[in-house]
This record gives sequence, C-alpha cells and structure tokens, in this order.
Amino acid sequence: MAAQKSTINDVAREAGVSIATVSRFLNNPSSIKEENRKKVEKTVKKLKYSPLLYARKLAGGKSGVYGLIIPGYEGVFYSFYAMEIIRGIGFVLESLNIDLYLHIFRNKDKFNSSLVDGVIFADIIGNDNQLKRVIKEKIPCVVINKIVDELEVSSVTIDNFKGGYLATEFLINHGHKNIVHIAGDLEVQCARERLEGYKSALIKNNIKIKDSYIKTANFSRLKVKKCMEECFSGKNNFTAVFAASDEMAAEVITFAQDKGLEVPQQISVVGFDDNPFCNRYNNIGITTVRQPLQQMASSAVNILKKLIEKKKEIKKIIFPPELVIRDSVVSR
Amino acid sequence: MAAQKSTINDVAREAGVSIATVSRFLNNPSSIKEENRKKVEKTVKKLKYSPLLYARKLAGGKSGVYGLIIPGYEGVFYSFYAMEIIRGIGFVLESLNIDLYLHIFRNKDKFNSSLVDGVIFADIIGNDNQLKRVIKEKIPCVVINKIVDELEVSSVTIDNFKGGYLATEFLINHGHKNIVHIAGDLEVQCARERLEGYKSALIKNNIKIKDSYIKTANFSRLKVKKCMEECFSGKNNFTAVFAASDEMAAEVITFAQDKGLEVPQQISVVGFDDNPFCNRYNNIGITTVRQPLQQMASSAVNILKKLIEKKKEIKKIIFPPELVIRDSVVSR
DNA sequence: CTGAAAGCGCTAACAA
DNA sequence: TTGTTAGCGCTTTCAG
Repeated sequence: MAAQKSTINDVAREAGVSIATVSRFLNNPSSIKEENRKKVEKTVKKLKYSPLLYARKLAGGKSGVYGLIIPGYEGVFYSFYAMEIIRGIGFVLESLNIDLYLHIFRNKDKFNSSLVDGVIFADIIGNDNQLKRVIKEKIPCVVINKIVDELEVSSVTIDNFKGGYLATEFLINHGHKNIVHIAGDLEVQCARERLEGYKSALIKNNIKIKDSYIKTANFSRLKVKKCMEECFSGKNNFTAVFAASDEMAAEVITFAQDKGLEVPQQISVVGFDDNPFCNRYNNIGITTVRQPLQQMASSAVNILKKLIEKKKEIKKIIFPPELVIRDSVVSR
Repeated sequence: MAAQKSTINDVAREAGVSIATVSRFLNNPSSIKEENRKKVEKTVKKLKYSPLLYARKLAGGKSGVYGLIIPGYEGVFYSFYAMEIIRGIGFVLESLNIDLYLHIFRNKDKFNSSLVDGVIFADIIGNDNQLKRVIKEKIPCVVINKIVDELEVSSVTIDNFKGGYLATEFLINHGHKNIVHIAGDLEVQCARERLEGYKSALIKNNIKIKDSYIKTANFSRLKVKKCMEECFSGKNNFTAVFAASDEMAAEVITFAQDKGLEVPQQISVVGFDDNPFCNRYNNIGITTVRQPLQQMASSAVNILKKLIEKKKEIKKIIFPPELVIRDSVVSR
C-alpha cells in the first residue's frame, strides 16, 4: 500500500545479488561483472531506486551536496554580489550533478555542516567562528571575496585594491582632482581595500586626501543619500564620485539629478561591479570596475571539488579586476 | 589529534548517563531529571556537541531542513518573484531555527528529497513529475503560486485573475479603451490567469478584445522590446499598456521614451508585482498590482510545518491582490 | 569479482 | 525516569 521508497535490499533481492554488489554498482560500476551490472541496472530502473543520501553519508560516503554560506546582512537579497554568487555556484554545481545547500544566516551561528561534503563561504563578515569550526572539523572549504591570511584555507577573490586604484586613476586621468569616494561597509574587507586603492591613486598623483571626501554608505542605496547631502552641505567643489558599487553609483546619479546637476557634465561617476541592472541608469552608462563573479564562483567550486576528492592542496586565487568604460565620466 | 566531531557516545560517557538520556535531552529535555539535564547540558557545551543530521534522520528523526525547489527558468536569479520567495522563506525559517535546502533546477529532475523533512515548491513549471514523486513518497509539501487542482496538495497563491482584472479595469476607468497586454510566459499559470483577468475586464466593459494587442514576453525584459516593436509597427492607436510584471512595465517605459513618447502623458502603464526596484523607474512611479509574497512565503512555511508535525490537513490558500496606485496612469 | 558482516550515530520501543 | 538494544540504509573491509 504505502508507496515507500525502495532500498538497496529490495534491489539486491530482486536482482539476485548481494547488497554489496548493488553498492558497488552505485559507486564504481566498472568493478562488477558486466552481467551483474546489467541486472542491477535494470532493477534499479524498475524499482526507481535512488539511495538515501543520509544513509550513504552515515556509512562514510558522500551526500553529493555542497553548502553555500552567505552572511545575511541587510539587503542581502537585493545584493548583486550575493545573487551572482548564488547564481554562479548554482549553475556550475548543476552541471556537476551536485546539489546546493544554501544557508543564509543572521546573527546566530547554527550552520550544521553534517549534510554536506564541503562548504563555500561567500565572504566572511562576522562569522570567522563558523569558518574556524568548519576548518577544525576538517570539512573541505573555500572562501570567496576574502583573503584569510591567518588561516589555512583556500580562497578566491579579486584584487580590490587594484580595482579602487583603477577607478580613481581613470578619473584623475580625466583631469579630476576633487574626487569623492563613497565606500562600502568598512567591516568588509573588499570595501577597505577599494578605499585603500582610492587613496593610493591620489597619493601617487600628488593629490591630497581629504577626509571630508570619504564617506561610508554600507553598500546600500539608502545611506548614499545621506553621504551626498553631507558632501553638498559644505563648500563643495568636487567634480567626480567613485562609489564602491554600481548601486551606490546609481543613487549618486539620482541624487545629483534631483539637485539639478547633470551627469556626467557636472559630476562624473565611476561605480564598481558591472551590475547589469545599473548599466544604463537613467540613460547613463555607468563606467565601472568589473569583477568576474561567475568565474570566481566556478573557480571556487572546482577548488572545493578537488579538495573533497583529496586531489589538491589549499590554494589562494586572486583575479584581476577590469575597468569597463561607459559614459559617466567626462574630462575637465 | 584529529579534531573529530564528538558523538552522542562521547557525551553520554562524559556525563555518566546512557545515550538514550542524551537523545532525550536533545529531543524532549523536559522528560529527564533536572539533575541529568544539567549534567548533559554542560557536557554538550563542553564538547561542542551537535548531532549529525543524517544519523538522526536515518534513525527516523527529523533533519530540521526544509527543501525549496525553484524551477530554473532563464533569468530566475534576476526574477523578483524567485528572489522574494527565497528571501521570505529564508527569513521565516531562520526564526524557526530550520535550515534551508535550496534546489534550483534546469531541465533534469534530480532533486533527492532524502535530506529534508518537507518541501516547498516555488511554482510548478514543467516539473509536475517532481511534485508527483514527492507526494507519492509521502513527503510533506506545499506549492506556491500554482493551484494544482488535480492533486491532493497544499498550495498558497494569489488570485491572479483578479489581479489582471483590477489592473485592466483601472485603465478602463481612466478612459482607456485600447489597451495592450504584455503577458508573461503562458506556460505559467499565473501568466494565463492575468491574461484572462485582462480579457474579462474588457468584456465586462464592452470593449472588443484585439489579438494584436496581446503579446507574450516571457516575463523577461529582452522580449518586451520585440513586443513593443510589433505594437508600434502597425497602425497603432493604443493608449495604455498592462504588463504582467513591473520589470516588463519598466521596459515598456524605456521603449516608449526611446521612441520619444512621454509616459504617462501619451502612454499609461500598469505593472504587476510591486517590485521595489521599479517603484520609481526613470522617475515614474509605476502603478502596479501587489502580491504579498512575504506573507505567502510565511504562510507556506507554516502550513508545511504543521503538515510535518501531522497536525493539519491539506489546505489551499488564495490571497487577494492589491492595486497600488502611483503615477504611471493618466485619464484621457 | 562477490558476499557476509561490522558499524556509521542516532531514535524509539521495551524493560527495568 | 532511565538504560539496553534493535534497527534505519548504506559503505567497506575481509574472506572466499
């Protein structure tokens, strides 16, 4: 009556072999006799058998599931970065026939890694403990978007310093000297590095760094408004803004336009991300710094896979960022 | 040496009780003596013990993980609907201390439900078989966004017919008679129903349905352009467009503006979703139909939870849609 | 190449 | 209230 799932025992009985043979068929088909392989194969199909992942895992096998841990900061589901990472990883895993176990956490640290074969961290923001625990339990893992120098762990990042440098240098090369930087949340490594890149470009070009030109907006659009109001409140004479994300750059444009200023004629803008949602914001193509998120995701999966298969060692990869020139910057 | 995870045996030994007592502590703490409870609690903390979900599940328990299955249609990761559902469900589950197992599939049907206690389907698009299998295996489940009349399964939806009707009626009430409808992918139930709502509103108001006014754009922005080109190619005299999503509505606005037409002065537009990304598209607040996605998500989780706890029966919930009036429609 | 059997960590009778 | 014990479905020695 009950349409229960069939088990390895059912298959073994029906096919007239032992469960060990069925197990071998599942894990290493070439290790059993042709004849048995055919019999088992037929029976598996007939009974629509598929192994219980948890039984398999308990017996020392693999579940075929990777974990993806995403810090649940505010607005994470509106974050281009987070969504691209989920998308990229989901896409690669699918082609590998591996399932995804997504864990988005806020505050608490309750990821139970027991179901997964390995873990990918999409950034580490306040969850160093989680990472440490995973490493301690010897679960293979890879970190994206943060270089964790103090730990023996694989990572995939871009050179955010260079990204910030490129963006700022591009503005400088167009004759801008008074450049505002809207930074992301400085708790986050990539935001700090982009800021450092900005400073470094100024220094190299003998431009004085003005603290009043550096604002922090948490990567969210909401806070950008406040930053811009501050910039405009004093005696402002800046001619360009470099924002640490395209979303923030878009908000800068909106703000400037609401103020009656033309972009880029009166204010040039550079963003970060190459977010397709903002490519053509209010008809302005935003010049931006592209990070190859899909490549990073795919790279992370591959490293993890090899780690799980014990084929490779810890590896720290850094991709180069790329300046994408559109039309939100003019010379002056 | 090896920092292995501690097991229930370690805890039992260390605390001087049997593993059964530890198990009881985990699942029903009030059933053991105060004294033992304290001892076990202390030991659990000391050893940083947490049960292996798969061992638990194999022994007939729960994993504390719900599955969320999302059809991986093109652009799913840019889909407001999909992201809101993930967000809403993630948010509710987090407060319940339940983990999420996200499965986004394309083509193949390889969801292995064995790790989860229950499953939520975010829409059914071409994966009826998956749903049927889950039901057959007696795994508790809930479907969002599609009413599956022919199956005994819980569902949470909105009244999409009514949504389409409201949108169209609003345009008619503003004096529009020539109304284009940009439908979503008609493989998807909600798109069909919105279209029916549109037709019904026209009929009720004695306006003839023109096939040339009905275009299908797959919910994606790309196809909208083609639809609009078609609309404009013939002798067009439509004055309004009702799009089955805000994203598509935004694209309609872009297209019209590129054509040199003013929105809403020359063309009124109504969308669907109340997508905050499009709230203020090119400075135009889009009038739209809101579906309470967060509520739907939360409702789905609650139904599933009760199903798993065997406290409730199959339930089909239909939420009402709500017209949100902004400024993309003018009378004529 | 195959089968028998041990055991992974846990839950849930059952007996005490 | 507690401990003993029999599995849950699978992988993996170890003999044959």
